[in-house]
Amino acid sequence: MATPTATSTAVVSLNLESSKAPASTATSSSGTYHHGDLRRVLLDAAAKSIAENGAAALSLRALAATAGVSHAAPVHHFGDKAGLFTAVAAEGFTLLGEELHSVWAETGDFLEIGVGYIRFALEHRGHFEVMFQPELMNLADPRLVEAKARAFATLDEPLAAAGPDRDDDQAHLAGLASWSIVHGLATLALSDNLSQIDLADPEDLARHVLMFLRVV
Amino acid sequence: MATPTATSTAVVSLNLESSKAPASTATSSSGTYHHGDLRRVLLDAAAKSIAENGAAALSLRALAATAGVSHAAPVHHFGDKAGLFTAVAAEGFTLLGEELHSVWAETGDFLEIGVGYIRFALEHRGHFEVMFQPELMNLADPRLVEAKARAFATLDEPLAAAGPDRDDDQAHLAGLASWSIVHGLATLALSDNLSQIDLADPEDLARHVLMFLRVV
DNA sequence: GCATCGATCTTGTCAATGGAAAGATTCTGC
DNA sequence: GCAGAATCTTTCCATTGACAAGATCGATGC
Repeated sequence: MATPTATSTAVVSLNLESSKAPASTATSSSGTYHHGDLRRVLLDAAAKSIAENGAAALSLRALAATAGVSHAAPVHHFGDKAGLFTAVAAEGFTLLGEELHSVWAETGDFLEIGVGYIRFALEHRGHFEVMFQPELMNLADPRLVEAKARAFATLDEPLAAAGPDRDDDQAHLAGLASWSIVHGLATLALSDNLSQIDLADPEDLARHVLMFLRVV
Repeated sequence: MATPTATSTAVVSLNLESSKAPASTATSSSGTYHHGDLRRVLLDAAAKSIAENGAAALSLRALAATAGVSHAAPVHHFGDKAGLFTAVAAEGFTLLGEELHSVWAETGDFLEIGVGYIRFALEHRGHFEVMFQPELMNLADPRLVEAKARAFATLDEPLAAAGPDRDDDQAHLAGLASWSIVHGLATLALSDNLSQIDLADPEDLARHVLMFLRVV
């Protein structure tokens, strides 16, 4: 569990939905106990719910109901609500790190990493929303800390490549400025503050905005 | 109520705290009904609570208790929890607009407006946190819409002054880039992501970061 | 003075929620 | 097969947001 292949999406579908064809070829060998991969199902359902209704509206009991388990089942996997948010955030940082890493490997373009950051926020809205609300989670959780650290480490090489002749302080500030502008644009987009702007192609908008950075 | 002097801070202190000196010179002519300015007291207490524990942890009942009123009292002023958040957000946009307006009047420096934005976020953390979480509030509330519009209108003149020879599209993008970088830096600071950086003087850090914008 | 009306606040109640405790069921290693 | 661990259920409790109905206060008009 310390090194899960976090990219695996939910293969196991819900146990319910057999209500229409009860005694069919349903391979569900068991009706109740041992869901299969409840943790993954709950994580996916949580991310989806948060993306649609916000983190504040998330109900553990409703989540359990959609997964077809009792309301106390999630507790076993995540401890409490903060534990669930922590797991969502940790998965989010892992996914973000992988996304940015592959963008750098494919393009070698520092600006495209910023575009990838914004694309991630829009495509994984549920994860992103939780990742930056520290009050919701347990910041000391080692899995979260490690996922976060690895995601940030991904940016070391691109940052150095973008400004080879900068001293440490300037490199630090350049990185912070880059992070700020992409994070701000993503946050504003997710908080309904860009509704007046054409969001038909968010990535193109991101490229135009990033042109105002002196870093790239 | 449509045009309140939103800068007035709570003068009326809590009704409780007379527990230590019961029959003293307490000028509270009434023990119970008609608190004085309950709406203002609740707004201040809400902003303080949100700043300390986050919006998700806010409890209407606990809020009422700190104000020394019954658990149903806040309902009369705000309708429901979303109504309270909406009022906090509206007040936040008003305060932010006033802050940025006075900065522009005093300095005439576009960069200092960005610094003021970040200062506001740090000093009014409770307000700021709610202002950009649309799921928490009633976005259609007319008082919120107006406060938001007025705050944004404050930036028209500074933006035009910063880039007099830009066409509409470029001016729009420049404004969005500026907003993004200051909003991102503020959000990152509030989400415990700048802990490794010296935050002794956040405004100075903001100025250094903003130097990476081509706009100013 | 004083009755009335609206604004403000209280009390009582309910369903939903998060969490804890204790037990039932299934899987795994030996 | 068997013992122990992992997983999930049932039961229970305190807290919360919201609603309804009533009590109290303040201002207004007469």
